[in-house]
Amino acid sequence: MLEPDVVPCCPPLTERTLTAAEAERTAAMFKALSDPVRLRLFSAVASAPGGEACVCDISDVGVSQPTVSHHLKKLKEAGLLASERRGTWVYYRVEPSVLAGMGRLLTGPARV
Amino acid sequence: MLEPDVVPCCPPLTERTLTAAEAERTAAMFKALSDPVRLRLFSAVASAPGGEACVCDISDVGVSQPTVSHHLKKLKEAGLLASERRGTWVYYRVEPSVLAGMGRLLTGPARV
DNA sequence: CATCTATGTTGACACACATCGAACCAACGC
DNA sequence: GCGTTGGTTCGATGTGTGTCAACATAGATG
Repeated sequence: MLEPDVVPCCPPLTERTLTAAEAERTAAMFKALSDPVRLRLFSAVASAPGGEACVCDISDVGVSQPTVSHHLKKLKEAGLLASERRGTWVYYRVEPSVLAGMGRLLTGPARV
Repeated sequence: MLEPDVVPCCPPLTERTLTAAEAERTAAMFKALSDPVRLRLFSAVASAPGGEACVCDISDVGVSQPTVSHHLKKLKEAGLLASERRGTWVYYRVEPSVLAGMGRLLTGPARV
């Protein structure tokens, strides 16, 4: 059976025409991943062991460090990442349920 | 004149850090869906019977008709939609493989 | 405790791109 | 011809991106 509590936002795109409000929320999530730098940062965090990574480990994406910080902030505002300071370093980790929800938007109900 | 590849673009975001080229291609697809109007248009086409819809059936999204045309063009350029003229009307339909590919990016290997 | 250094974040600004609509154009059916 | 459907061009406005500088926090060092 499917887990019904991991549906944060909207029905699959193939189910029906989204309402304006649904489209707004869904577009905001896609927008967070619509930048190459953010995608690289996100995949770096998502693929890191333990699902979390220090900023110092992932900031080699071709832009300056403040720019990295700006992009990480956008990913955090979109609810895709969470940050935590431990001592000198700041660690980011993914929010798995949001990722699953977005996947369901595209592929329809889970086919587990 | 350019025809977008339908081959699998990139590994899942959780597998490893994307390369710059992979991130560019992936970001372009997400960007196409990062606009509320485009999402509504896309979901309208994707949910239409037969997977295709006439522009006249889906152009009620709150913006002018030229704007609808603009957004449909972007979705087409991103490889998410294909268009075909049949007599008076132009029909749009989805590219299912691209949708599945994007879902795989988010959720990992397919669970079919 | 005071100070210095390393790590990240925030603010301000320039630059580029995206978005939108008015007007115009092309294809089709009558 | 004429009306309808949909696409294109163009310009104005808005939004995003990136860098520099300044600031905040944690740890080390004397």
